[in-house]
Amino acid sequence: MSRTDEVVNGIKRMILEGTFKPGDRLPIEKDLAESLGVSRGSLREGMSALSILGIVNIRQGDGTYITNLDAPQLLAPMGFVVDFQGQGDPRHIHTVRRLLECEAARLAATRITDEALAQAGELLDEAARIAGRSPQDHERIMEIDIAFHRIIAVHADNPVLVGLIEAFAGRTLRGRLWRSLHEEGADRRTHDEHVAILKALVARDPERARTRMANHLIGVEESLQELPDDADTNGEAAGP
Amino acid sequence: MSRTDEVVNGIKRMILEGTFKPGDRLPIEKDLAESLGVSRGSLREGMSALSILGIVNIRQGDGTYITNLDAPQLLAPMGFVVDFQGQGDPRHIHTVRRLLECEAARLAATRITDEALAQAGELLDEAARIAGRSPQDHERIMEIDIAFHRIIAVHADNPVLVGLIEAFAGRTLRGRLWRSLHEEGADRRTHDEHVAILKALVARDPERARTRMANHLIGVEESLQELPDDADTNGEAAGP
DNA sequence: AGCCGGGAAAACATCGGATGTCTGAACCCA
DNA sequence: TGGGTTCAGACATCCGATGTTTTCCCGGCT
Repeated sequence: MSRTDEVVNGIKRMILEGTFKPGDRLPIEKDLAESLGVSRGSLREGMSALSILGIVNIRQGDGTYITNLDAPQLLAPMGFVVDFQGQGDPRHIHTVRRLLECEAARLAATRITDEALAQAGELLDEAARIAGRSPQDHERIMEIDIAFHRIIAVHADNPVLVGLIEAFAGRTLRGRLWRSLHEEGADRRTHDEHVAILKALVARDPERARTRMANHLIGVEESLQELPDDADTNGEAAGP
Repeated sequence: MSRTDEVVNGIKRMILEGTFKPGDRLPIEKDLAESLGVSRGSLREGMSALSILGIVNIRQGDGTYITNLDAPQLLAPMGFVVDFQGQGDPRHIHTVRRLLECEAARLAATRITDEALAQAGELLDEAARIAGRSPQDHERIMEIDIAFHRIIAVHADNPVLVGLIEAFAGRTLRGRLWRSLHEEGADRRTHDEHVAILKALVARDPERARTRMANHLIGVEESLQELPDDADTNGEAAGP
């Protein structure tokens, strides 16, 4: 096992044993390196990995802190999987996404709060208003789409499910889908489907909510299959 | 954005653009650091993170290679989530696991090969033989359990689904479940449920397979709920 | 001709130190 | 007492040196 793995597993073990708790500030690099028996450079490699995994939060000039360790945060790096795996064949990913979001809709139907339902309704109203105007703000519509699905996911009351949905239905996948959808004027159909989902949620009907969500996502999947292969190079170009 | 993130995103971008393909050997650290405009140390921090994420494979004395980038490999580090999140409350994780495995069983019913069915049957036979002996090899039984579920997952023909199931139903979670299960002599019930699942798969009946799997996992969940909170007695609160 | 072992070279692994930069808080002055 | 300033702490980055592992070539042996 490399020194880096030693560091990662060491910190992981200490967290599991309760030595460090979420929100805690870790000892300074020098002391931590000493207590793990590695040099500061090796320690930093390990800490960097932990930081990318979302387990610790490193703040320059301040210190290193354990994150809250909640599922969405820890599942965030899974976006890599979506980017890489979805390259040639997004169908597998979307199959899983449909499975997850359908279950979320089913669970949310009995657990969602009235406030959340009102909020979701306002989002759809705003989407309807934007759709009526001539220069449609597609960026905003996409945000509303994501926010709507997020509300449902959150109110399934299962942080693990939320984390997975966030990772699988994040901006990357949506962005690729969007062009194919809005070009055909499918905004309207998408909006109608969203309304149907909301209606089922308001009725607190789990099976209806699940079915409406399934119908919605199957529609998205079919739009996806039509276009062959969209290789777009979006640069999250790093600065200087 | 820190240099480390620059490295991670830089490599990620190059992979997505096709500069590097799975299995490719990357340039040596010195050249790669130069082309990314960072020092070798910073590059190594980033590469270490990529290695832990399962995106590259670093072999000392040889070089750094892009992995095959398949879903199971990329989803492996998600075991962290199970370990941390499942600490106090494994129910959320197990709910997701049940969702995933039920879908896998449903899909596998129509896709599984005769060879795989035969293999699964042999596993269950072996489990039955072990259960009959007096000094029961629980370690081997657990391996068989994992292998049985894995066969089903793999034959759902969805690598993303396989990756998620591997992460959520791995050794860590099973290990915690095991004590509560085998102490009550529930091996027999588990085995019977496995046989029922296999029977449904042999019949190529998706809904029956799904239901049998659901029944099996609900049983596991109930065993889980019975024991209140397994506070392991580890008392090494090491305070430096 | 084919096989095998040794050694050189390549490449990563690890380390220690030096310097830059940012943050937070104590401190000083009005 | 309030506000600005300074200072110590901590991470970020880079550099150079040395150890370790693997690969691969080359010479000798069968």
